[in-house]
Amino acid sequence: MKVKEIATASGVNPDTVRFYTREGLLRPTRNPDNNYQQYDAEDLRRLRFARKARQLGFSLPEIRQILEQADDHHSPCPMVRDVFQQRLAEVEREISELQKLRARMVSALSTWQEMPDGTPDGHTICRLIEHWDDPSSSSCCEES
Amino acid sequence: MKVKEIATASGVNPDTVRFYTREGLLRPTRNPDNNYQQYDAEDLRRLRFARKARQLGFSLPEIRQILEQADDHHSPCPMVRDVFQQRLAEVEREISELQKLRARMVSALSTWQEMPDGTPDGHTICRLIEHWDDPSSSSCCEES
DNA sequence: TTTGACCTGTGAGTTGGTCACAGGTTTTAG
DNA sequence: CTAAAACCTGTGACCAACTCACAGGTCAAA
Repeated sequence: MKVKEIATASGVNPDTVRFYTREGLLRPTRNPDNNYQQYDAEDLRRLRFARKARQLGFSLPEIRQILEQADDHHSPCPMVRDVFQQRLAEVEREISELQKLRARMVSALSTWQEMPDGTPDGHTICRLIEHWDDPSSSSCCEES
Repeated sequence: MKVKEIATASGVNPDTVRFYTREGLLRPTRNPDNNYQQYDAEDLRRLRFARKARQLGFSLPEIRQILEQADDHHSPCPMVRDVFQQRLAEVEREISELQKLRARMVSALSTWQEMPDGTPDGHTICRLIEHWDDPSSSSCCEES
């Protein structure tokens, strides 16, 4: 398979295939006639795997590590489970952050209904944002 | 105020102050004696404003635009309300995407409980991820 | 006076691709 | 048979919003 073919087969941009190849996630051979990259079914599996793993939030270095473990005939799955658990925790943290943000935005919007627009007067730029209550600047969640 | 002072006063990295200055969000004067940047109370307001706006998801170009409108003695607030509404919609979309992802991850984890780890055998790299059900690759949400 | 903290501008690194460019190859159509 | 279109190659720039490193200049306290 040539670049465009494997790209189409996995639904990615050909440049992404080249990028992953540069990054060592795919290891095509070369056609000695024309120096073209030659991908096989194994590369296609690796590429599809990589794309799925990306959707799950794995980073490229993590994916490379998994693929290398698979190359060494170690089972990468326990590691996958570990990183996956961590990702799940992260996703849940992101959700809760966004929900907090959303709540603040909604409450700000309703507060703003009662506020005049106010042309900047040298002391304020825009009351709407200056009166935004910023929880992260108050003394709550310091980490050591 | 010098760079470190305004940075400390607003709780940001001095390099961020320099960066915002390069980007035109802050307009300090120069001390002719030593060529140091001199920030005033207005710059501090702008910087605090910019940081709050960043937390709300405004981009630097958007923030610059707001600040420029304020400079021109137009009230930037109606614009802020507009962009803010858009951001709120985006945040809500992000939340729902992440919640979908979370649901899939949780269900994957429970499915994986019943799956063997399986050393890679040339046909699969890691069943855990290869058997991940990818909704975006199935024929559902094509856009024209 | 020397040391350390600060200042300056410039440039590179981060992440995960995407795009542009110049030149070589292969396929397709006329 | 030939010309054009489509593809290949490597290299390098670009996106956001910083952050860090570096070399050299300035300034305050001991």
